[in-house]
Amino acid sequence: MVNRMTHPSAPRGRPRDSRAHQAILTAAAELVAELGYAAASIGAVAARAGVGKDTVYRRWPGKAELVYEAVFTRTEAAPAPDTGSLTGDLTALLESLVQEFAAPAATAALPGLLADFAADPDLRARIRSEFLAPAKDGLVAVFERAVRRGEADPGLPVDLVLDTLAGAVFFHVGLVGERPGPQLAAQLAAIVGRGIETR
Amino acid sequence: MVNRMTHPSAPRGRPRDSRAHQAILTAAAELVAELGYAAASIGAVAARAGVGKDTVYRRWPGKAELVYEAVFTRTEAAPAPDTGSLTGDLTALLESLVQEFAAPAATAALPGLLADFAADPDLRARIRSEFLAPAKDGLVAVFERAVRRGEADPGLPVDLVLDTLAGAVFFHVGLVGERPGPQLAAQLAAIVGRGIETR
Amino acid sequence: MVNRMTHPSAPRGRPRDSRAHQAILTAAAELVAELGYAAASIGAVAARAGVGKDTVYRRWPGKAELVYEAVFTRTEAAPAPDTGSLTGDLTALLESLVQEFAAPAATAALPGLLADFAADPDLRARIRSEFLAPAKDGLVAVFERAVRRGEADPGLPVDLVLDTLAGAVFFHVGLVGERPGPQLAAQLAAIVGRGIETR
Amino acid sequence: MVNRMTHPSAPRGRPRDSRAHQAILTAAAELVAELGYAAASIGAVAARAGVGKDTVYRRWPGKAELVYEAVFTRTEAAPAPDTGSLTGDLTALLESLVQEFAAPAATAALPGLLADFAADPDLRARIRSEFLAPAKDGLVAVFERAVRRGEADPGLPVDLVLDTLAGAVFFHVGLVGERPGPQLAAQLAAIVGRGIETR
DNA sequence: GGCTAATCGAGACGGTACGTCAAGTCTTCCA
DNA sequence: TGGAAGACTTGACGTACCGTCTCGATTAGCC
Repeated sequence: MVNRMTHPSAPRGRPRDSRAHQAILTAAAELVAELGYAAASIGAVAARAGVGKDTVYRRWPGKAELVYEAVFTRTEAAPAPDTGSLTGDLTALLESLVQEFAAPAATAALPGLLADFAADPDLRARIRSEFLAPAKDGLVAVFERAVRRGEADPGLPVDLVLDTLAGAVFFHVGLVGERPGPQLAAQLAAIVGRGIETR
Repeated sequence: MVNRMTHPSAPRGRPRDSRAHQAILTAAAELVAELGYAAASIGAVAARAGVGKDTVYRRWPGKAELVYEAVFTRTEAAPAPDTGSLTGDLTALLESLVQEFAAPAATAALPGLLADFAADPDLRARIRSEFLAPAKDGLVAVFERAVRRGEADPGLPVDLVLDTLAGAVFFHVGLVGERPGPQLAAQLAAIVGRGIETR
Repeated sequence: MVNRMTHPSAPRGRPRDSRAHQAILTAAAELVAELGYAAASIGAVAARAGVGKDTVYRRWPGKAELVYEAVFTRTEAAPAPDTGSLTGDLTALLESLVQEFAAPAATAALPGLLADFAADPDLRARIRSEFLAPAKDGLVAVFERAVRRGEADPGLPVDLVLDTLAGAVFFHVGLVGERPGPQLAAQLAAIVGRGIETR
Repeated sequence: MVNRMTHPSAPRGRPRDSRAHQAILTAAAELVAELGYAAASIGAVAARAGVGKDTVYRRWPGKAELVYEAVFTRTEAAPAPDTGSLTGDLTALLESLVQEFAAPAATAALPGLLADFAADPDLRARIRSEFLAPAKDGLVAVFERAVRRGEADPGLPVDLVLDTLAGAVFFHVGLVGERPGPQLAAQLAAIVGRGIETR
């Protein structure tokens, strides 16, 4: 009975081939890294994956969703380490953000990907709720610890700070193409950390 | 002789029609605002402007340059007002930045435009040197005044702060589609201003 | 023992469902009548019959064979009545031919069906041996009676006359879409009958 | 002034390239002859002609119209010779019909072409008015001469006779694939000629 | 006033990608 | 083993833009 509730429709017919799924994601990440987002066509992804176009369209509605999954959902969310200070926590958080955005496939994909997300109302709503969700969770945890330590006031505009961090990294790394130095995260964390701490 | 040197080739043949130039820019801004950047094709711009496609391609190499000029170079650079304090100056600077990015045509154009700029090496180099140049001039002036006042140290990473401000506004307004409240510029200025001021 | 010889492999496993067989034929005839031959896909036939595609392909090699069986092998061959004269016999034979070709499903199916038969070498060979076989049997009987009566000479080119009759009806009814008047069979029989009779 | 009347709309824009036109027709005829009607795709025709697909679709709405023009409108209509007798005239007319239908490209194209014409209401109407028009003109001329000679009665069902002749040749040559012997036209002319002549 | 030359609107050109559809095969679970 | 369901590869469909080109017709500066 419980199974019936949780699996209301038994999966009928031939199940989807998980090797095809994986091959498509790999091919998409490769092609985006090689050719850039705009030049990586769905047809080319399918061809490299050894798969028909329908097999791609059956799983993803368009290039944006496919590339998003291929490039950005493979790394696990960092556990938001507790370094003992607001600036230290922000540095750690920014370091993982920089690392994620600076990966070759990510740099190649980000601008076009964000443009496609912004152009579609459905996708646009998912930027905050999906794309930035892991970072937001981390940021909220960092804030809570800072408030407990007395370093920060409650009521901080979390979304605004998140957009600032993400926007800064995107512009600096993803858009202008600056290779991120090892001190980038610390610099940003210093500015924003001091900007939001109490006093 | 001097004229000959500076204008080595006298303009022969029929001169370009400035009304066509203007009609194209207007049509481009309208179409981007109505359909979005991706759906606004050069053919459609030419048709609405009552102009042949070649007349567009003769003046701009592609959609990115055309839309950039149509949407972003019509407002004059603000004169960077001196409000007497770093935070006040930053607020003023951010207010004009927010105003520029929040215009309907700009919101519609920005993500796709930045994606096209980022995808092309030549255009990518122009993001800082052209797109962000006016804002950078303003920011440099603000910094110099703050240093003179003793509010800030020389040697601030201007480019990084600039990317932070622009990135924050782009993510918050241009990408996520948040309607900017009247306090947005002040909030951001407070965070970044306090983050970079001396001590 | 004899049964075992004639059926050397006893049918093992689940026997084929004859209701599925019938449902497929009915669905095929309906869809061809509704949408035309080209637009009636095997997938749609299977879906309407409540059947998997494999169940169709297990019984028929392709759309042509399926539709042929669905549309043309349901009416029993007429017994070739003896009216006492060559023209009368031809009229009767043509009337059943016209009736068969003028049925809605037949009109819809014929051109595409013949095209598919003609395109495939195996099927092309079956046009005479199957498609036209009943009519040919009838025509041969009619000729034999006419020869016995002295109305016709032996050695008539049966195949050519058959192609003429079938081609005339196909062009007039199946292709041009002319609704066949009640005198059509008689008119054709008069022309061809007088054309082949002795003297 | 008169020119203005006869050419009310001056041809603007780049004129169509007649070499492309010709290359497409040649490629279409070749591919149909090589692969058959169904397997000759418009994309393949365009590729062989060294032309974009749009250049094909700009001139013809679909494969049927293109192939019809490529295969059947290249031979000039025969002048309907006056042999002095109804049967002789019919033989001449049928000889050119057989010759036209028996050409390799025509045999390959005919069944599929007629199916596509029959499937589309607009095209179906054009079978008589275009496809059969030259033959009909010839047949009418033959009939008029026969009536003047007293060999035939006025009021003959021209369309029915035409469908009979065309249908016979199509079935015998185009569909069944019979190689037409030299006596085919004479045999058919004998049957139909005697069938319709007075007395 | 003719000559030269670039620009104008229009639209055809060769390409490339799109997203959909059908064909015929294969793979799962269920009877 | 049969059957229903549906995923699979392949390949054609017809459309839309891309950026370039080719027309005839303007519209200037130059001799």
